[in-house]
Amino acid sequence: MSIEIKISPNEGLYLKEPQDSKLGINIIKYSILMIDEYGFESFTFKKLAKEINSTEASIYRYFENKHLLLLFLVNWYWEWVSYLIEINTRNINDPRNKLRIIIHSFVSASKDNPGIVYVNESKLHNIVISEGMKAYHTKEVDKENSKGFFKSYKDLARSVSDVISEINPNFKYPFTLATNLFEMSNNQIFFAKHLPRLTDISGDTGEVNEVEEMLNYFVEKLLE
Amino acid sequence: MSIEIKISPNEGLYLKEPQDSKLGINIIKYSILMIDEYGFESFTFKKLAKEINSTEASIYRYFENKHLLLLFLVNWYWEWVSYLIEINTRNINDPRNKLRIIIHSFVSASKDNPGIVYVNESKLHNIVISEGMKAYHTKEVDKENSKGFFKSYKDLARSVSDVISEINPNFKYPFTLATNLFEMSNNQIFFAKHLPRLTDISGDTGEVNEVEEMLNYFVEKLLE
DNA sequence: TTTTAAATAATAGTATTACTATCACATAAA
DNA sequence: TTTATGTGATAGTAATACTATTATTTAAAA
Repeated sequence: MSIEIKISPNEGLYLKEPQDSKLGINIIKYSILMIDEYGFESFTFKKLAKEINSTEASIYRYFENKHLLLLFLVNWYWEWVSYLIEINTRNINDPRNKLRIIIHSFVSASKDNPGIVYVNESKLHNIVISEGMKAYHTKEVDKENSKGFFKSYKDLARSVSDVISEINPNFKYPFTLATNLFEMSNNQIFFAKHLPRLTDISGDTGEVNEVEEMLNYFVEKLLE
Repeated sequence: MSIEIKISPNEGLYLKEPQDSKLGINIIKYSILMIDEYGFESFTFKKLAKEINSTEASIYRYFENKHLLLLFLVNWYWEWVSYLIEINTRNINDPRNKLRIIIHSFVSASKDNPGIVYVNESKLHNIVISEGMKAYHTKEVDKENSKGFFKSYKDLARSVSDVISEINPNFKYPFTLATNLFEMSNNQIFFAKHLPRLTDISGDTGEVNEVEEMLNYFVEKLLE
């Protein structure tokens, strides 16, 4: 017996649910591998089609364009992190403890989790670090936001901000701190890998542990 | 009499110094206006050429491609912020005071500064907020970093981190805090404008002042 | 088991993007 | 006044980002 989890981002992101067919699952699986390997700009539906022995036109039946595919993947990641946070903090009452677990959940998410067969969570995390912000830094952000394409991230931010407010109800910036934990974590991991002069994270001991420690330190200082 | 400032990003970013000719200056001026208005992805050299009554081929004599043009603009911005910080903190000795001025300098940079005629600093700031991270979130970041294309940002981060270390020599993350001040500022301004559920910045009183206050609050808490 | 519907593959085609190359002309420095 | 140098005009190419059409396979319904 195995328990199946299905993570379902907003329906408007795709033309046809990719997680329900062989081809759709291949699109998800190999787009993650290819975006991670070659980067988002040089990733194309044509190359993906070739990789999975399909055609461009077939992929276009699932996703309108590669931007929406990226947004789908990033949403999938946010949903997955939300799921991890939920199960990891279940039955934990102390909010400080909760926030520590939250931080561990998203920083180490890719390291110590089984997950879903067709999603390489570790590579998806790399994509979120390297390309994630491109999912919302576009001229269409307002239109897409009104369609609910960022709901997953907003829900996640809200649940983290609730914990922050529980720790210190007088703290004026719970949402900012919540989103900044995510953005800062991704940024500093990226810097440690590519622009080390911009960070104190060395990457030697495994940047992930260092980042986790750092985020906990920041949180402690800010909420004391 | 007027004093002329010339801001000069790394030479490798362009094929021919754009600030030395009419056409080059037009490229800078109108690329800022057009990227701000239409966004980076739908900005092309062809459209720019049309706008300034020149040709694609002529623009390519200045910049290899639009990515390097963006990197040039972002570098220009960093150099400009560095310059502002330098003149604004001159003769200030107290490092806490210095850091406040630094924060004011880059958050309000575009608001209260004369600057250089062919650069609309306010719109350039918008570009840095909306598109800036695309300048380094690419697969070529390591190669470009080795050519010194990010030196301006690194120097800026170093000078801010020095002030942070002066305030509290025991603080373990001066570089991380320095870069996070920039990234967080840009991010939260972007969120306030487009994804308000992700931030506590309202944008009502002018998000810039709110952000400045918030950054000062964070710094105070973290360095006390 | 056959009919029918749905999904995919194969192929072709278009507009735009991201360039490169060549040549002619204007302008300005030697 | 020669000679660079910069710019414009024009053309062309390969790749990208799609759309459309038809044929074929696969799966569900009768």
